[in-house]
Amino acid sequence: MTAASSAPRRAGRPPRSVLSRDRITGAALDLIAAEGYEGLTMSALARRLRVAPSALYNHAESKQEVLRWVQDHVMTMVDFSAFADEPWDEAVRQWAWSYREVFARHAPLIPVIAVLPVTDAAETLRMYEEVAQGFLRAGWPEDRIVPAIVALESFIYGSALDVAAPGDIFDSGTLAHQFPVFTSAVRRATDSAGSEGAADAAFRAGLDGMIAGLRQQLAAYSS
Amino acid sequence: MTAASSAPRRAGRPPRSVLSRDRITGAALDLIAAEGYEGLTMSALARRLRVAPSALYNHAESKQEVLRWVQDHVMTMVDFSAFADEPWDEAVRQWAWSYREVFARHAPLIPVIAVLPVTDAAETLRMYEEVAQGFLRAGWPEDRIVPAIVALESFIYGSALDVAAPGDIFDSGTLAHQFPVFTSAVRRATDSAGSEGAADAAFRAGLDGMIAGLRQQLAAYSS
DNA sequence: ACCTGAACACCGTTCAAGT
DNA sequence: ACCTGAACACCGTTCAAGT
Repeated sequence: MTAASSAPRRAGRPPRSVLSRDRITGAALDLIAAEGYEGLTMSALARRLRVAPSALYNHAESKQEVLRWVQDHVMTMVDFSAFADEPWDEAVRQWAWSYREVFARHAPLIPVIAVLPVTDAAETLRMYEEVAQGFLRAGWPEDRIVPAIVALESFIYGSALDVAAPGDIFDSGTLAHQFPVFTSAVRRATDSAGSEGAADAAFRAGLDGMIAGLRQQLAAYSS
Repeated sequence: MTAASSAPRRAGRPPRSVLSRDRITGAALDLIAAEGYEGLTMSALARRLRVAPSALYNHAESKQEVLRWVQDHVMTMVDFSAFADEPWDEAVRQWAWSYREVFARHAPLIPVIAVLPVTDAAETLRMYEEVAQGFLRAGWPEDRIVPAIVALESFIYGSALDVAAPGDIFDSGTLAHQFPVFTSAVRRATDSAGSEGAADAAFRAGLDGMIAGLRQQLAAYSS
């Protein structure tokens, strides 16, 4: 906002590069925090960085690449510290709740992650390394670790999308009388969810179920 | 393609309405089958229906609404017939595999579904009704049915996104030596997956785990 | 009520020109 | 190498005019 910084830059290579992967990623995260993902356009991103939109393409190949950078940073917000000192069940539980909470606030990244090779996503790899070590120490056979992690992640991503669902998503409206069993089950679930939201209740049920089921598989491998 | 149908229509209300929810939905599904979801634009949809793009807005409020119609139709492709005559475990397993297979081919619908109220989605409700009846017959307490279904669906949706992942998604590239445990686990998983793809192996592990875990919860409720 | 055709406000991306 | 500024090919959506 000083006179110097508000003076527009002329065309031509600046004396020192004004952009970088880190600056772009940081500005994107600020923008997302302020305006949400629908506000994350290349124009808005450029405006925040005080450059022309086309300048971004000297550093990123595409908007998709910017989203990959954002994804890798968001992964650092996931707390996987419990794998260092908690038993396997509890570590998975704490990690999964944190993971879901973070990506519920970054739901538009989920379809991006699914197709995203992890190559060069250093922070993401750092998390996987720690989690894989936790599984190994708990006695998991090496070849069963990745399928188990992927299964948990699939559940976490699906559940993160579910957090965004409106509270009345299962309101069957005028068709209610045609679907009596389901309609009644929805009402009972809503009533008994209490202060815990419906999405939280479903996540708890599914996560506890999956952890119990995976533990059972682990016991079978060990015998 | 006849002379009559290729003569362009003049402006003004046609003698009989040429569009409807069903015709638009059908054309959208044809278009998706032929060109994929990136080919599904309002322009391309209108072209296939031989109308101007703006004509679509006399029937649908937005592209989102067209996607909701498509979603409800796609749901009819999910096979939930096993709930009629198979035991609960087996019915859930067959339903889940079919559900994942269908939405793996319609992955772009998944973020749509998550936020989609089920009101007026008659086919979707029909499936939920049948599934809820199956849970009830298996002895599930009424208030636990919806959380269990939502948990399974979350896992299914996440897994459907995972099907689209490239085979080398976990290739850690030049960073491999920094993450030895994970890198080794990825190799072992790939080697032992065999003819079954990595996504299928993860889905099988997670689904079997979740079914076992949910069955355990059911047993606890009954006692 | 339900179509056409023109127009609008965006979007991501490309590229020549400049230093 | 890395910026600006103009341009391109799209996108979903609106709206007046027509029957």
